[in-house]
Amino acid sequence: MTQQARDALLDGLNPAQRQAVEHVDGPLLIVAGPGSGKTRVITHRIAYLNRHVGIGPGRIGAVTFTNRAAKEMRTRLEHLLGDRARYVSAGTFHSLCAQILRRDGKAIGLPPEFVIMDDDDQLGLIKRAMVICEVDPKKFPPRSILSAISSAKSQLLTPEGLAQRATGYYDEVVRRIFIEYQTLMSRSRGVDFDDLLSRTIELFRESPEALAKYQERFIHLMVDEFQDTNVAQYEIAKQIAGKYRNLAVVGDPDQSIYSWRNADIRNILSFQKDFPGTVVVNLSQNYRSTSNILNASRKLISANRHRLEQDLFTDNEEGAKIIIAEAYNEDEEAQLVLQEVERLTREEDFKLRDFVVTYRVNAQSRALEEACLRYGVPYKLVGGTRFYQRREVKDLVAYLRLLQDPYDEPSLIRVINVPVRGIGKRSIDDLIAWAGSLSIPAYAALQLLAGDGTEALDGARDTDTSPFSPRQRHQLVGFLKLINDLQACLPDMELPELIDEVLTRSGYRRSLLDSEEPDAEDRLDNLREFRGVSADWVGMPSSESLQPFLENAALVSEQDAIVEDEQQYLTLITLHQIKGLEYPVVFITGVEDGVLPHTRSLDDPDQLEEERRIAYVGMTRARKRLYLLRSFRRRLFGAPTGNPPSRFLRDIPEELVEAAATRARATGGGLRAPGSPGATPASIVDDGPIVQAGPPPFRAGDKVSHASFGQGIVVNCLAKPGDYEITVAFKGQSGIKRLLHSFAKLESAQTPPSPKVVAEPISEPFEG
DNA sequence: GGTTTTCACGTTACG
DNA sequence: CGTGAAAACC
Repeated sequence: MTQQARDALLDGLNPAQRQAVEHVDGPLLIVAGPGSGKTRVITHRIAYLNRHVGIGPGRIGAVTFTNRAAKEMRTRLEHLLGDRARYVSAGTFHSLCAQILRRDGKAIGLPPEFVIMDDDDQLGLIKRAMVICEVDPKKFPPRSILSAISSAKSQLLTPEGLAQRATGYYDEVVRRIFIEYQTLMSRSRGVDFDDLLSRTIELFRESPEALAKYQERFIHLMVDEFQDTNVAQYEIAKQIAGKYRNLAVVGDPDQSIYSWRNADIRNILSFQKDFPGTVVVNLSQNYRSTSNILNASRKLISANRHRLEQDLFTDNEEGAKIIIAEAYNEDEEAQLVLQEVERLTREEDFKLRDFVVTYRVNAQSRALEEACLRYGVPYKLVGGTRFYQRREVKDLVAYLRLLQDPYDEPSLIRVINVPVRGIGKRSIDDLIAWAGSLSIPAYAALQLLAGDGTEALDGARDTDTSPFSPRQRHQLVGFLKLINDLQACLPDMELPELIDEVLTRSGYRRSLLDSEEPDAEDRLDNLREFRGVSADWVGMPSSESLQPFLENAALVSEQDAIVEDEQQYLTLITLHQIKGLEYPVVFITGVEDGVLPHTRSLDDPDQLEEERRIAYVGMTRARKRLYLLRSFRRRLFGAPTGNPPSRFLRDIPEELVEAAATRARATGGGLRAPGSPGATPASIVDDGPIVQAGPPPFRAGDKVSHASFGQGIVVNCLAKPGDYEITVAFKGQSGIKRLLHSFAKLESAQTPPSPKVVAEPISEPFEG
């Protein structure tokens, strides 16, 4: 690498960033504040390692929090390394471990065809384990048992280890279920996400050869979002870096928001002890936010008692003040957001994709979605029920998993009666019990049943031990035949074809088509989409593609697929998921005691500190503008509640805040600056004058078109203070929508009856 | 065994 | 309020 090339790589970096890039020998801890260019530092460091130090890209490992971050990293690396970027191993701990175990798991008795179990599978096994242990699920909710087990596992505790720490009856219950759960899990050759980690550690412990292999494989290892790693993950990093000690971790303790998922912030503290001679680099300059936003965020987070002070600063301009506003209820809160979005897109140079609306709990998205629909604003809801989590998708995946590995018991149980085929709870329980008594998997028991069954059905002879009536047996054998027949298709079909075959032969598609349920149509759409995803694996028989396809489905969440596209839409996302992203304009809604901080955290100081970090993460996403909204009343679980303003608001210095309340009074309730035009919220009862916005722009029967909803016919045009609410019946999927005239860009689809009005429908609603 | 009704419950979510 | 799972019913 020439000196010039090296300079180019370091060009534009501040001294601390430079130091982090250039320190390539030995352990490194980077404490990176928000917006400090941490991603840039990581990618440049990798490029530097490769091009300047000469480490092959295949021997550099980068562990990220999400697959999305890994993908992003690879994209950035391509600019620096070109083709070589492909060889950098970037992924999550889980994907890394899955690969290691597929390859070398045999050394600890793990068959390469193990199945990765997700939360639902886990819960199912927990419930069954509880039945076996005779534990009442009413007294011990399966979910909390599961989280206790998962917590133990991610701290690398075995049931025995748990017993030693046991403090009471509850731990004993957990211990017993834990043991049973692991038995059930291994019987179906399953591995949960915690096992992926702990079994990798086990492999490294049992097989020095395997450990040595991966120590050589990853001469350099980097871990991003280190504050959100758990004990097991850190252990893996320590093992792999055990030989060369080239471990670089990057994190920000103030952004640790996953302790409830067993992330252990102590990892950061123990790092320097575990790796003596660690070089610590602080990235303190913020390149993202205005100084107002950064200073407000710093003030907020400095109220936390347990933390290390970071001297964050920025050279960015002061920028607009932070706007804090109160709405009457959550609908109005959403309306304020949308009005402000509308105003900023109109008056300033913001595009829809520059905005994000973020909130503490998913339930808050509803009001926002409705407001978006009303305003005709396209939006993207991030999260919610994830694609692979949808029932129909999981059903189909279960079928496919069953074809790949018929001993996958959770999958078998999931679909044995889906669609209903006369195998009820009783039969399933009997089957499991019978298989258990023979110490064989349920699928093997079915085969046994089929083998003996034909005679028994014909000759009414019943010499075997199975507990089934002829009818039950018939149904069960029928299901077995379905699976076996489908399995026979594997070598001859490509994946999409196979999926069609599964849906048809199983009767799944038929049952959805015949279904009366209103969402049956959506389900079919989802299945179609799923088949679409499988089209990436064409060109080989599904006997080969099924395994990698399912692995991908288990390890990759749909969150990875988002953003990227050029589409203009408003993003709705939770505060947890927004970590790592940035937007020019950020709205945080529900800044109330009880929501942010959440009710469940109010009485625990540690949890309250985490809530504060959540708020901090949200605020520091903003580059130019930050809005903190709350509402006076909020419907939670149907019951209306009134939450006081968030205690966090008191930590934000007044001089950084726009006096929104005063302004709101002066202008009749909106967020706009005094004197600037904008629509008055219809539902705010205030003493501002009611202004009507000119003559009705449309009449019932007018044909109109809308950028996202297409063509439609106006059904009604209702006067609102300062605006018109237009009800339109759109063609196709969109259906009936109520849109506000001032914002929805409705265009007349035919020669307008009064061109004056229609030609300029949006810009100045007050000029009537 | 399948369908309907009632009931309880409700934070955040990476892989 | 909305959902999913257990209980009650057919």
